[in-house]
Amino acid sequence: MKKITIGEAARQSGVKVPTVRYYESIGLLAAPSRSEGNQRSFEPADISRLAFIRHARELGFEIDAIRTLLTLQDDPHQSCASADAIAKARLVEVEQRIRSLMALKAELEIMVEGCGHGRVDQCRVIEVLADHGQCMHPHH
Amino acid sequence: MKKITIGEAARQSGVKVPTVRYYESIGLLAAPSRSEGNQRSFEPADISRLAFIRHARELGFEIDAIRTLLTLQDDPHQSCASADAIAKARLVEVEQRIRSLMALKAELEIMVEGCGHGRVDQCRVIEVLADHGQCMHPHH
DNA sequence: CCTACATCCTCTAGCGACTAGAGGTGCAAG
DNA sequence: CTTGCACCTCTAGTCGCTAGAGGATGTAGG
Repeated sequence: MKKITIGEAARQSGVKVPTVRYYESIGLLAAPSRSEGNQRSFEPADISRLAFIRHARELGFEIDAIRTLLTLQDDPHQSCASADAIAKARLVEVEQRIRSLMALKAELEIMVEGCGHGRVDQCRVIEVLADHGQCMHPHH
Repeated sequence: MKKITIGEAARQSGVKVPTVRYYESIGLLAAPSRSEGNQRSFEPADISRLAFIRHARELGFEIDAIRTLLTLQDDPHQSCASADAIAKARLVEVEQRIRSLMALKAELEIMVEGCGHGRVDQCRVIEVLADHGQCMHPHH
């Protein structure tokens, strides 16, 4: 059993060193054993767990949701209904966010296209910001 | 000249009362004059400014970008090149974010569709999270 | 004029999810 | 043995607000 340092764990999982310590501090990752000199010594399982967390974070899951997903992973005999519900909720969020960003994109495009590159008093960017009534889409 | 209270300013601009005070504290809004009893008394121009800020925030501009946009608005004889650049940068960001969210949506859909609603050890949600190699899209 | 009540004031602390930095210790190579 | 990197703990900062305490002011009704 070779010891995995925090740096090594970070490299292999793609989670930064301070973030690994942070995850430990909030109880997302069990505190690993320590070397003689008080340095953390991780197991391969910890690296998988970190990679799991990282992937879930990249998908935009909140720490609390990840906490739930991890307890599910820890006990594979449970029903996966909660995992399913969490993922579905996230999907709805993402779809909502995409729709809102599309509307936003449209508005930004109007602003940018309308800019005559002259002085501010003819600039559509400033004008549209100042007067919401000029928006095409009632997205907000 | 009737006095506009902070509550009235908030109502008219759509910015919440504590947020108005916050904007004043960070210098985004000039400190208004005060009544005898030390209460803020806003001008109509302040309300336009607040509405401008609100709209820009809704479009996802950061406070620092808004600060720049506001100085441009304050001096309409400047070139609008910076406003244009800020809006364009924001547009690029938004487009990038949309692309990444679309990839993410696809991945979440695979997870959710693959869930057989059985036990966790057969659940695609947990499985995909644990193994990034199963992602279809190399978006992250 | 008095009372009730909404609204205002300042100040501090908290949110999420880290990130940065200070000040110190451990460890492997040259 | 010394250099230099990686590690340790701890605190404080980031962003853009938001919540709450504890008190002052303004207004409408009786």
